[in-house]
Amino acid sequence: METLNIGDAAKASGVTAKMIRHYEEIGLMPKVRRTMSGYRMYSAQDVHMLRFIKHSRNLGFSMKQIEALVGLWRDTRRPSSKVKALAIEHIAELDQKIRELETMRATLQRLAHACHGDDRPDCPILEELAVDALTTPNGNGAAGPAKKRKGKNCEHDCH
Amino acid sequence: METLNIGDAAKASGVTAKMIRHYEEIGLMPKVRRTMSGYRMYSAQDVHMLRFIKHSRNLGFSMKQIEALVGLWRDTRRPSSKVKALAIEHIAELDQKIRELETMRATLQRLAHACHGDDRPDCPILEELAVDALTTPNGNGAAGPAKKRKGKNCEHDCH
DNA sequence: CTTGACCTTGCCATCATGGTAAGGTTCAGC
DNA sequence: GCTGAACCTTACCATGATGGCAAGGTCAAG
Repeated sequence: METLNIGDAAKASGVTAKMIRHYEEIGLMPKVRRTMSGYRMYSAQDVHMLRFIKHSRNLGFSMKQIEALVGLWRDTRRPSSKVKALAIEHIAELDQKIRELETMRATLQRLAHACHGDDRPDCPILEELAVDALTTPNGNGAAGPAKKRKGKNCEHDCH
Repeated sequence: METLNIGDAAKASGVTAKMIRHYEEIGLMPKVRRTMSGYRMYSAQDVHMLRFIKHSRNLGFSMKQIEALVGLWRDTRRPSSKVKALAIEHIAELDQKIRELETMRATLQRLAHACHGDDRPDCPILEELAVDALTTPNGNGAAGPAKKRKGKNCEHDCH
C-alpha cells in the first residue's frame, strides 16, 4: 500500500505535522507504523481520518467531541441519533457563545456610539468601565453580608 | 486610609484573589503595599481599578487591550478618539468571531436537519465530515503541485 | 493555645497550537 | 562517494486567562 510520510500526510489532509503527532500522542489517532528509521507512515485511510478530524475542527468541535465523532464514524452500526445528538449539543454551545459575543458587541456599539471620539478627554466608554457596580455577571457588587475576621487593616506597611 | 486584604478586594471587585495576584505579576496592576507580614493592602482606588479591569474583561477585551484602556483611563488628558478606536477595533474582532461561529452553526444546522437521528447508521453529518475535499478553509485539498524529494515510501516497517 | 479562616509563594493543568533546538535520515546533484 | 538541502525524530517551552493544590506563615476569636 502506498504510504506517505508525515509532511505529505499533512499536505494531503490540511493538518500540520505538529498536530498530527499531537493527535497521536493524545490517542485521537492510532499509532501509525514506522519505517526502519522511525519515520511515521500514513496510509490513505489515515489521511482520510485526518481530514475527518480537520473538518470537525473547522466546525468548532472540541477534541473530546471529535473523539466521540471518530468513534461513531468508525462504528458502522452506530445509530445516527448519536451523531445528531452531538451536533445538536454543539449547536447549542455555538448559540451560547454567539449570544455572549453579541451582548458584548451591543454594549460596545452603544458606548462607541456615545463617544465623541475627538481630542477631548471625556469618554462614556471609560466612564462605563469605571462605574462602581458590577454589570455583566449577576449584578452583585460590593454590598455583601459581613464575613468573619473583619480585619483591622494593619497600617504599618513596610516600604 | 481604609485598606482591604486581597480576599476583601476580590469580593469588592468581583476579581478572584488569584487573578488579582496575576494582574500584579504581569504588570497590569501596580504592586500594592504590604503589611509587615507581607499581606497585600488594597485601597479603594485599587479596588476601583480592579472593577475597571473586570468590566473590560466582561466586554471581551484582551489583557493587552485592557492595558491600553487602563493607561488611557489614568491619563486624564487622553483624547477620547483613542478610546473609541480601541472599542471599534474590538467590535471588529467580535464581528469576525461571531461570523465564524455563525458559519459553523449554519453548516451544523443544515447537517443536523438532514440527519434522520434514528437507529439507522446512515448519517449525512458523518458523510460530510468524511468528505475528501477540504471545505472551510480556502478549498485547497490534496491536489497540489509536486514538491521536491518525492519519497520512495520505504515499505520495510519494523513491528 | 488551639482552631480555622485567611494570607503567602510556587508549581502544574487546561486547550489547541506554534516555535525552537538538537540530532538523525533521505535524496538529488555534483 | 560526498555534500547540502529538505525532511524526519523527540523534547521542551510559550501562548491567554484561569483554576487548583500544596506547604507554610498570620491573624482573630474562643
